[in-house]
Amino acid sequence: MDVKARDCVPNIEQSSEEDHMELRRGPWTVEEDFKLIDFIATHGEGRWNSLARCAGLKRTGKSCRLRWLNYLRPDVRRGNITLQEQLLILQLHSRWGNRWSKIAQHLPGRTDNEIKNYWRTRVQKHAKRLKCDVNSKQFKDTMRYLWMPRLLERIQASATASTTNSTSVVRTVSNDDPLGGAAQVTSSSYTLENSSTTAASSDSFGTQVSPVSDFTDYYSSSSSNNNISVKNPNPNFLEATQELSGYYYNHGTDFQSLEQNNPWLDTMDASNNLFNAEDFHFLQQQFNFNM
DNA sequence: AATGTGCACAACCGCAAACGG
DNA sequence: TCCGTTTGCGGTTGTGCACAT
Repeated sequence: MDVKARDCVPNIEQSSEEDHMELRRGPWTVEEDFKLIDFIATHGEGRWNSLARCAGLKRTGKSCRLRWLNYLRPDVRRGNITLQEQLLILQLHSRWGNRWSKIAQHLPGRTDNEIKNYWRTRVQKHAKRLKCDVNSKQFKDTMRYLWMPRLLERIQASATASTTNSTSVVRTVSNDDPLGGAAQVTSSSYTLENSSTTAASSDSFGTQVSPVSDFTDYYSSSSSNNNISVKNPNPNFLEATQELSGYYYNHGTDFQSLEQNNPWLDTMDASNNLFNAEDFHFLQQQFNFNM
């Protein structure tokens, strides 16, 4: 903690006086943001309760801390969660569950709040629509065996696209959605379940459509072979992906039985079943990922 | 144009752990 | 060791926007 912030502890009179002060709640104003930024710039962060008082903010320390960490902090990144990050979130969540802060530590610039929101709004939404529990084995398996490979595939595809046509290719991939491609799988599922023929196209599983360039910064495909090659990769992503590949390798039979026994897939027309031999081939390719 | 609905995200709340006198 | 305060975390709620009806 910054020494100056520590020194800025109000006396008792001030404290009791301000206990009666009306505290502001709700959205922060620009003025409040500036006050907080200015104060932290000169005094540093920490001791949030006294910081709030000293900065003249009619906010709780908690509120100030949250505002700083989730929004004002200079290194915070918001919006446009990349495919790479999406895959990492799915992977880390399958490992740690709702340990948002722990997951966030592996995504530089991302806050636990944002990841939590992402999970609730995107991933849980799919579970809800599939009428299953996000914590169920079925859902977890589907994430692991269907969506995550799909993400990998899309990352690979985008990497290829970025190099084969680096100047003009602009794919309208729903970059915010974990399952833009995989969404075809899930939407196919409930399209049939709900007897709706339009769900796949009319349902906006990711509301924002981002150009592929949002994540191509992270990748460049290898020219020498078909393996994915990553330039300046996020080491966490690399580790997660390799672990994923290893998982498939070690669970080959489970993988096949899942495909045979998954009731969601049973409801799908074979032509719509994107989880097919092609995917299996794709996963086999992943075994050689960056090895 | 008005209203309803769903979504994404910011912010709050309660609790527990960590800290410090 | 105790106890008050601070910090951190995960769950939940509130709000504004976009789109559909």
